[in-house]
Amino acid sequence: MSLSMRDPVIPGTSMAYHPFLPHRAPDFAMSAVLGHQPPFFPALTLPPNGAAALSLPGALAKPIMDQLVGAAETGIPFSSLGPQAHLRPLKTMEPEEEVEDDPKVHLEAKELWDQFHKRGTEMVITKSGRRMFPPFKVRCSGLDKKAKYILLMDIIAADDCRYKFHNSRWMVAGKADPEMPKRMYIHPDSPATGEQWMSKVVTFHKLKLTNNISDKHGFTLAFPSDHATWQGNYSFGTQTILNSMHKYQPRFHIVRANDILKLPYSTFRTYLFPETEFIAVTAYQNDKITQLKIDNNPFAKGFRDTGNGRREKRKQLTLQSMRVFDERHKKENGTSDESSSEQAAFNCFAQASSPAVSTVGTSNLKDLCPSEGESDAEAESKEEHGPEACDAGKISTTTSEEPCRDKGSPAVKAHLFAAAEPGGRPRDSGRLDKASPDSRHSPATISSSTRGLGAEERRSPGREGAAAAAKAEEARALPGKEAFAPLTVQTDAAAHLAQGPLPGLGFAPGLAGQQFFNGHPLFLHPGQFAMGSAFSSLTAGMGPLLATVSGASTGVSGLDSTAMASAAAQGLSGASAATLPFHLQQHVLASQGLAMSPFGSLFPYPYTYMAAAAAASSAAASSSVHRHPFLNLNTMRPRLRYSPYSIPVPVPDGGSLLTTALPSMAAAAGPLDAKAAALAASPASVAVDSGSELNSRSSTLSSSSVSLSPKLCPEKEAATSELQSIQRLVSGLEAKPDRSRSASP
DNA sequence: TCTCTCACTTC
DNA sequence: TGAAGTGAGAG
Repeated sequence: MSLSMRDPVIPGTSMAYHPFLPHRAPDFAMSAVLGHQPPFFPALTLPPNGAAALSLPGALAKPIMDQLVGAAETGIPFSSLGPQAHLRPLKTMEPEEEVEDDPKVHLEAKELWDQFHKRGTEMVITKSGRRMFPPFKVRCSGLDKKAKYILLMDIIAADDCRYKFHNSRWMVAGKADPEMPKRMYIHPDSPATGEQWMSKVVTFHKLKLTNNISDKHGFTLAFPSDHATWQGNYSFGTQTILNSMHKYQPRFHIVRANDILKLPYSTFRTYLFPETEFIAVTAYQNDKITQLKIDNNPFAKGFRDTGNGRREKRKQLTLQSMRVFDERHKKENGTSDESSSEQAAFNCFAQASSPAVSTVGTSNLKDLCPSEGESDAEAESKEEHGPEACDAGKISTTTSEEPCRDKGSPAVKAHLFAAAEPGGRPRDSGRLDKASPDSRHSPATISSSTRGLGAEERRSPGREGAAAAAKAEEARALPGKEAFAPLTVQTDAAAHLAQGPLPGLGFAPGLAGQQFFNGHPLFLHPGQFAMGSAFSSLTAGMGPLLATVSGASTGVSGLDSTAMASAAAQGLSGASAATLPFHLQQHVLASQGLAMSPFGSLFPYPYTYMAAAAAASSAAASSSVHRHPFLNLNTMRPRLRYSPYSIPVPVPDGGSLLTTALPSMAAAAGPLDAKAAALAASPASVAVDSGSELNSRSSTLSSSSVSLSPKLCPEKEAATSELQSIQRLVSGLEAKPDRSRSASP
């Protein structure tokens, strides 16, 4: 574990940073002639892995380095090394700091997200993990081309509420269940240069959402308890653990660092895209979302009406045959009026069940059936932001930031600004202004600005984390149809490390000593597990997980940095660390595409503690485990077969349907749906789909009648009544092919 | 509500 | 060709 072996040092040049030291150097000169350490540097020792930044005269480099390496391996204090070596301010050794960057992040597939958000967010989570859809993709710009960056994503609770889907609306159903262990996902390409990041769309499609707390693919990295972005332990993993029926907000982070291990002490730039907020569900509640995803997710193509292999197509074909037969039968019996009525009904429903063009996914139903499509959309909008919504739960785009959730965290320096959003508005300008006075007049711990496309830059006064969290949530009231711009929060972890009149030094020795104790870089803030608010807040969410860490860290708990340093000097360190099961898990890192640092500071969740966590958490959330068999909400939640967002297709017998909607649809649908729009406009597609349209009608009729009628316009109700009669007629015939699904070819 | 299986899809 | 992702639907 020697310095020279870890980080190649070129004699006469600077050696770069170390993750245990603040990313940014303290202002004062850290230089100290070895052997003549200043008073404030009483017990600094060279950590085994070379935490100090060193600059060595070329001629002396070799012997000095030998000494240093020896010291590092033996724990000899600097004072014994002689006067030749100098510690230099880290600042001068941080080439990364020399080039300013100004990252901007653009959310890709924004149109899809907008639709997603507008219709009520819903994201499926499964035990084995389900990918996010829409996929979280961003495009970065403004990065330093040569600097290396780590791009991360995590998902935080958006509020403290539990939700339920009632009357086609998401409603607050109580207080949130205990939070799941925090987990973050590092983009597998990290670290990479800014040039590399900017050359492509950064996608996080491999991130999976799960409700399985027993998932053991998490590996912890401890952050300082006062870290601006992440506090306490965060685990890495490809799966994020979420609570079902809770609202979440994905976050995107850009960290300028070339090593994962430097994350805890690196500067974070955090970006929020409010339209990516969602409610985690184990089964789809909102058919709008279901249809939106079916229409846009390639893997769900089989469920599209246009899909070649749609499972129910056979059933629909059967239904179509039955319907044709029925029509003929009626005509033969002189019921042409009914047919006409039925046709009207079909015209009404056709827009909702149109096949091919449904991929556009734009709500067109509301255009013709405002009582259905629009009312729901508005209702959901009202629901989310209206009186029924949990006040505390209204996340502010500004307070979705970590400081909000980590109440009581020290003031942090953060920059809040809305990044460039082409075509977007500085959506936060108003909301930030609506923030409470507390959030506006607190010390300038957070500054915010809006950077539109050359837009005015606005700054709002900073605020303290806790107060800002509660207050700014009130500013979260987002008009559902408003254009979104990302919120970014830049946090400088080093700011937290700087303490007292000699910022940085008071902390660095502790870190160094800590490393010395353990012989492993733990990334544990000396005070992180002190029995205080930090600890309790930490354990509140993931106590069992931290049990191991905190227990192992007992030796450092309650020690300030001075004590730590003293302890280091006295060689008291190893005792506590020896109990820690710190083993590098390279295979897991490899699974994430992470380069294993030679320091190896990642350690896994001990499986036993994961199990304990699962038990604890499941106990806390056990209300959802055992359900009365009669409380099957499926009976109360009819599954609608129609698609309120499909683009209607002109059909042979009703060709006037909504063809005019297509241009706007295509425009609204954006690039993702352009193809679908084109398909919709294609005569061929019409010809092909008209048949399935009829099928869709039948399908619609077979299942949607329960909830459709209340929202339909009068003439549609009449048609619905007619359709229902047809449905009843067909349903009996439908049962047979349905049951024989497995037997069907 | 949750979990599992199924048929279907993409890659 | 098969692994993996997908919603439907049953339990």
